[in-house]
Amino acid sequence: MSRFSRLQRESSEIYPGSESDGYKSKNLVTERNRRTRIKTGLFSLSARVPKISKMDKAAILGDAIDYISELLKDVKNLRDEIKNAEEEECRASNMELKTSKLETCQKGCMSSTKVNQDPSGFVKKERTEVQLEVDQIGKRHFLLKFLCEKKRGGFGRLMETIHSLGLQIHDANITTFNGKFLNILKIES
Amino acid sequence: MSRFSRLQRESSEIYPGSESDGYKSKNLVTERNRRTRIKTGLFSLSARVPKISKMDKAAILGDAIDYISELLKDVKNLRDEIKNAEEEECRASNMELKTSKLETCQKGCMSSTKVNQDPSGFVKKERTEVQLEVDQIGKRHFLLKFLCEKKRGGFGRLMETIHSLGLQIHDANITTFNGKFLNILKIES
DNA sequence: GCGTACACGTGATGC
DNA sequence: TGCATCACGTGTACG
Repeated sequence: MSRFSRLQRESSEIYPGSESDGYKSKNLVTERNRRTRIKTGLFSLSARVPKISKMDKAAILGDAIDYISELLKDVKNLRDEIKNAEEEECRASNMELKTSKLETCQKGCMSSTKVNQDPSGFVKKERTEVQLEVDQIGKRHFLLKFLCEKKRGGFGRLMETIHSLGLQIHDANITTFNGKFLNILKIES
Repeated sequence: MSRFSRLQRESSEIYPGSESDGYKSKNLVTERNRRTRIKTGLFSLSARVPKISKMDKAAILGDAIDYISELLKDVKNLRDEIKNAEEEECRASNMELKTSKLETCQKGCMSSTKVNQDPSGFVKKERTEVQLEVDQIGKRHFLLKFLCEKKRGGFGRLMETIHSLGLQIHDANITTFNGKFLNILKIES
């Protein structure tokens, strides 16, 4: 009996839903839709994957997995790159400053008989606070960091003093801020 | 005829492979393997996707697609970030140097009556080649690039000269190489 | 019971 | 011809 009915259906229901309408057609159409959804999703997924070995379902999935792994690796590499760059930059900018703090010492800033050219004409010989640090960076090379009040001509006199001591300036970096005067010099004895 | 044979098969082959062994069993097993592969791939794919809405096949595919889009967006953002950082850094480092080339001019390097302290005691007053460039970078601010032969005390005298002209040095960058002497100064009139 | 998702076996198709 | 893949309809289990 079931054989017959089945045979019937197979022969008469080439397109389902003609005779016994709500029999299995509901499941049939939903299943069709489901398959369509899966198919569409798989196709859409393969469209986003650049490297496609084959158009198989399994191959698409494998390629998608590989692609995701590759993307994750890229993200990781880029993150590392940014991190390294930032670290390097930070290290470079702090290289001289973070090694050690400038020591504070009291020292007469005036090393010669020259006097300050004050607008009032008043001669000042005041003692000035100076921060100084010397690091030896080679057999005959030193790094000198020097922070003092900004004074006209003071820099030239510093140079003269250094030269008079038989020292030679290789590189110099001078900047002024807040009326201060910061030198970082590489000198050779 | 086909109907009959089909009926035959359907009734006798409840478990495939009992009677006509290699009939469809090959296709059956390969199909099983294929389904297993697809299933495994889909499962493996879902394992790599962090955001899972449902465990549906279609949902897995959709989530995977979204995840790939998200990863691509991340990669793009990171690339842009790196690119911007590099551009900024490059611009900052080339800001002063790329404006124009140093002009070459002939000029007496000695600006005062002081003489060179030669080991032989011989007084030299030779003319030296000097490359000089001045750029105005503000209303009262200038950028001075200065390249000359290295001479002891020359730098101090340059400072004195600048000061004597009523100019004020804000920042200075000095380096020596090949017996040359390169200054880049930011000065204010 | 109803809707949904799945696995299954099978016919069809392409190489 | 085999071999691999696919779509299809169906049975079935779960909520």
